[in-house]
Amino acid sequence: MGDELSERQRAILRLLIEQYVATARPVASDVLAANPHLTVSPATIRNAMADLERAGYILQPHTSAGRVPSDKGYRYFVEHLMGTAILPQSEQRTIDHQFHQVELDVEEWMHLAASLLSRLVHNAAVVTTPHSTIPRLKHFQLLDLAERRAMLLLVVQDGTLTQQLLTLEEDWDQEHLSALATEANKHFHHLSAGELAEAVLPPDAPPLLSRVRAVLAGLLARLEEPAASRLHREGLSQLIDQPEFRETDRLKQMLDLLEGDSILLSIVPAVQAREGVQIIIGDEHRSDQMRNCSVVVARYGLPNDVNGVIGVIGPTRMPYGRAVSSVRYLSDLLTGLLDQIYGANSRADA
Amino acid sequence: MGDELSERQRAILRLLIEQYVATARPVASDVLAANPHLTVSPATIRNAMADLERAGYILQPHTSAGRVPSDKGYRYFVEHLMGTAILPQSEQRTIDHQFHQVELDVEEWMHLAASLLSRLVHNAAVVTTPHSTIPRLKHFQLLDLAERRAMLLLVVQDGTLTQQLLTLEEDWDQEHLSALATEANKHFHHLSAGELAEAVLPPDAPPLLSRVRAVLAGLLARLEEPAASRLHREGLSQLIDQPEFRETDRLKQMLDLLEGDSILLSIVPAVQAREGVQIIIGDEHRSDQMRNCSVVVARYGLPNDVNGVIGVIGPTRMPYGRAVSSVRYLSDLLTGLLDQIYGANSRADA
DNA sequence: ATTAGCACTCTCGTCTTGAGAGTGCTAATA
DNA sequence: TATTAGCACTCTCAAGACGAGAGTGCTAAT
Repeated sequence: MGDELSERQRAILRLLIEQYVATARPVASDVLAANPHLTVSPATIRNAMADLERAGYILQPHTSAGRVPSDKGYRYFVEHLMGTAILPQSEQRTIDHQFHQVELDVEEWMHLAASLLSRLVHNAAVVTTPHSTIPRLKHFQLLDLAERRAMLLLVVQDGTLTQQLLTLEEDWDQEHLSALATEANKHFHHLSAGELAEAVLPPDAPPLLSRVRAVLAGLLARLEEPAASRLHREGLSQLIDQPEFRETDRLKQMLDLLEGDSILLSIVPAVQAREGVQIIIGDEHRSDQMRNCSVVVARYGLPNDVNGVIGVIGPTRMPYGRAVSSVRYLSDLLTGLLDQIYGANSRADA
Repeated sequence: MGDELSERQRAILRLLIEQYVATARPVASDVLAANPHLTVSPATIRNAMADLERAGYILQPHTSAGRVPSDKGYRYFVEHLMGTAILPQSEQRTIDHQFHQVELDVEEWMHLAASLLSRLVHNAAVVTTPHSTIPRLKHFQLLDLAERRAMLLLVVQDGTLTQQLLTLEEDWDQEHLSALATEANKHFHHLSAGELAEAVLPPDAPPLLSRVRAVLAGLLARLEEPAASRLHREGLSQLIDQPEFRETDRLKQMLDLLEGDSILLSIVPAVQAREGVQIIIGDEHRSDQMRNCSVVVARYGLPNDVNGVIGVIGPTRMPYGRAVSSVRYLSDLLTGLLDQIYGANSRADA
């Protein structure tokens, strides 16, 4: 079980994976032999392939078929063979251009990032809207709606917008609501859910204020959960073209996965903990439901502050090089954008 | 081509459609004959079916197959045969219950409505977030972010929340921003995009104010377009179980349809114009892309004010009765919820 | 250590075939 | 006249047969 592969074996594994990723068909020895980078005969390649199979890097679907990479093979590939791919300059420029064209709006950015990513890699893309781990109140406002109905508007330090409708005990007009909000904003500014719950209110404060405080604390607390991330999905239709989803049940599995937030969000914490682009291949997933797909994903944003996750999800047969370079480029780009907005602020706070 | 179908033909057409909707297989004459509601022999039914086919209500996939409803057949069914279905009390209660459990939050309601609808009808569901045709400014706020970066926050009369990042010419601190916003809110309150663009500013107003006015007008104008509706999709995975989507290309077509907003939103104006639940079957659609699906859809909300659209989309083989009753119940429910919030307000304005 | 040659295995598309499904028609019946 | 039993006919579909082709592993030669 030694991990020492000969130079030739490594070359063969690399070419085999590249070939398989491109064509989705088992790769035969003479196809590889036709490759100008390999100057040996099909027979030699067959011997090497037999070794690779014994070592678990490739598989044979059936006797008279070529070989197919195993999850272990892909792992070896991304670790030792593919090098550090970089997105071509021309594509970088196209992407930059598209971001310049769009409005200055975080949601738009996320949407664009997801959509670009899915098209770059020809797989589904997922992006979470950025938010900080300990959301702090930036501003809130109370808006009169109908009699005894008000809208409580909450702006979080990380840019998140939330609203909540309130039924009031008594009738308040807009002027009084605004006054109350303006005053309270001074006290509540920059507090987290926990701090808010403990904040001291002036003794003469109206009962509405403590009610508002409770609701605000509740909203902030809900935003602390990782499940609060808004998920942008894109490029489902890219997946359907993949031959691995020809059988409808595999596709259904995938759809279920993408429709429910839970499984996707389960990988978010792991990603946020580490730096750089992460790759999870097939059976390396915890969830059975993801056993036959791969995920290439990275955190973006400010390390211990407002950040999110961007990634690609698709079958294990994935252009890992391209996926990694695309995810890396886009996550860096988003980080830059967020830094422009929140960077100075957070540095000032520190 | 007379539309007069005999009583028996109507009965046969009705049973055939019900049967086909349930099983998705061509319906044979003796299957219908086995139905206790029909006391005639298979041969008689065959004669009637031949008539129905000549008249275009049903089709025969091939010689030795049973019959399948045509789009015209479905149209006749929904118009004359299915009656006015009502959602069972028990299900109504379950739905009410779920809405009571959820927070007072419009987005949550829409999400819940879409999710419930898709499960009720076992098809994909689509709900647009409610908004008014002429959005009017309710409130805005300017929030300091980093140096020379501010967030412009816009609350529309219909509850829509929008934000836009601004790069400022000079540094403003939060206090001055708030003061400017508070003052300007008085002037801008309840204005539409058009009115806002023409609003007179005090002569001593800082240049930032006219900048803000322009941005606000732009945001409001963008919200006037029907494409501004936020679309909640749900239940894609319900579709994949439908036998009509066994062939991947049909499914792909459907996915493309649901992923792009454009085609879906194209039906929104038509729906908003009319009252009640509307049904569009197969080739009645304008867009080729929708030729083999049906849509059951209704407007909800306040007629000429804040409203949206809720509907089901799926193959033409759809349980129309159930779809109509579900859409009707949910649209009425949403209307009621919105009326509680905006109803009094809008009546006061009128 | 590499490779040519070859026998062997397994898949896949095509073809055949027969059973079964469901019809339309005809002639008998109420 | 409307209905129905009976039956021949058509077409689909699943199962089996079969051969071509793909790709291998092994052996013996280089």
